[in-house]
Amino acid sequence: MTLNEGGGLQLKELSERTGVPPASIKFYLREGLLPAGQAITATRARYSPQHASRLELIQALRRVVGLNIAQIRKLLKLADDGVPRLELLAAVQRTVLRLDEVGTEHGDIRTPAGDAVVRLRNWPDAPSDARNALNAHVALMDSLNIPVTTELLDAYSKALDTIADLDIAATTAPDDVNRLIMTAAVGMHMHSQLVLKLLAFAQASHAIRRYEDA
Amino acid sequence: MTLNEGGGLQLKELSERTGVPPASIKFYLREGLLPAGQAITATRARYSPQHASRLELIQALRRVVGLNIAQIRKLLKLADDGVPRLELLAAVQRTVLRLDEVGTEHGDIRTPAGDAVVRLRNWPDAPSDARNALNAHVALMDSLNIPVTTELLDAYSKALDTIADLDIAATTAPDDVNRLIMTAAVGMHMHSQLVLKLLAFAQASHAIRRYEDA
DNA sequence: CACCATTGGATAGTGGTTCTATCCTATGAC
DNA sequence: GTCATAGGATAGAACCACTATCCAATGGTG
Repeated sequence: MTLNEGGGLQLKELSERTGVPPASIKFYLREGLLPAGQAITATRARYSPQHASRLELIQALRRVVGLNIAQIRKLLKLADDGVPRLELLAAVQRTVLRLDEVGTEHGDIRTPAGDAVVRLRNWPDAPSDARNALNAHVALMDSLNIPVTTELLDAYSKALDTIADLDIAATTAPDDVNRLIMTAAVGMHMHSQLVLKLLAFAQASHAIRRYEDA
Repeated sequence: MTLNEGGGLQLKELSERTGVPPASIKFYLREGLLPAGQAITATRARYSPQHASRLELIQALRRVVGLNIAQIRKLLKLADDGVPRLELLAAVQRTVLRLDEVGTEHGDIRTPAGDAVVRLRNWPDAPSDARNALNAHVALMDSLNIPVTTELLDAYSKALDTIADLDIAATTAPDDVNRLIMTAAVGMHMHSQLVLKLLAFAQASHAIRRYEDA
């Protein structure tokens, strides 16, 4: 077999190993999610193990995290452009936690909740996507007549401060970019869902208590 | 105008007041989200203010909370069947917080995280959707090799305990069923999103600190 | 009494998303 | 020489939430 010189995979083999149908691989190729294989001849192409791990990343981002094609493309482009890790992780956070899906088009944000939280928690006073998202979200809640008091922000942020500390401490960063994104994205998604489920559980438990007492 | 005897609205008027196109109203009628109007004659129908508030509820559930038609239909059916409020609110929580969207089909759940949390927080030891969802989610994280230690659960649940207490205390329940669901669903959604945004902000802040210190 | 608007019901079409399938030609492998 | 495969193009499927069109019946209006 001259084909597999150098350990390269053909499209069909790539498909078999990852369980992704050839037609889907071609689709990802077309959409620019998966870089073209090395055209070894005009009708043969060779895919590297990086292609396999990229494909697994795409699958995880689609099936587990639930991102759409456009979001995945943006993230992968950043990775391929070799942006600094911190920037890459910020983009992963923004995408995975849907930080840019708020109606930020409300013009100026009149609810500087971020400022309040920064003071309350003594966090560094730096701009961030998360801070903007928070401001926009609080503004949205205001417009829906759902009050967000400073006391609420204090209690929430105090609680989440301890969680975030744990999260960041537990973070390990793999060297391979595909794995880095995979770990970060899946981890963030899973942890945020865990928080939501625990919150639901907590609320349900408190509701039961109130109901029993009454 | 004999039509508006009794203050009823015609479909077109209903449309004009709520801003929902007539074709969409017909669609909701077909899908069983909106009960049929009172057929005052064979070709005239009259819609009550309840129809308007129901329509507004549907809009909020779709546009703000992001539920799909099937989910909305289930919720409204419960309301129309007159199930007890606590049960209704549990269903709202399950739907809004996507408690049933985990792969609970994994057979038996081998990670009784709920038990641990119940002990740690001294919560009532009662079954709930939230508890099941938590168990399923922790099992999923286990299967993805994302460790969920008791220490993590302790810190998370402790933090969320205080938040849930605030949330439940702040809850007011309107009498009108449509408004009840609207308030509960929008409130839960907004608060959960607030938690997520604050968590993201907290993580970003901690990351900055670490980065600066290093 | 003629006509216009409106109703419920049926049916079909739209636009977006993510694939999945088919067809094609070129060409390397055996 | 025959077969499998590559890339490219194109089309179709399935799902979702509408949106539009057509229809016959009929009430209200002038």
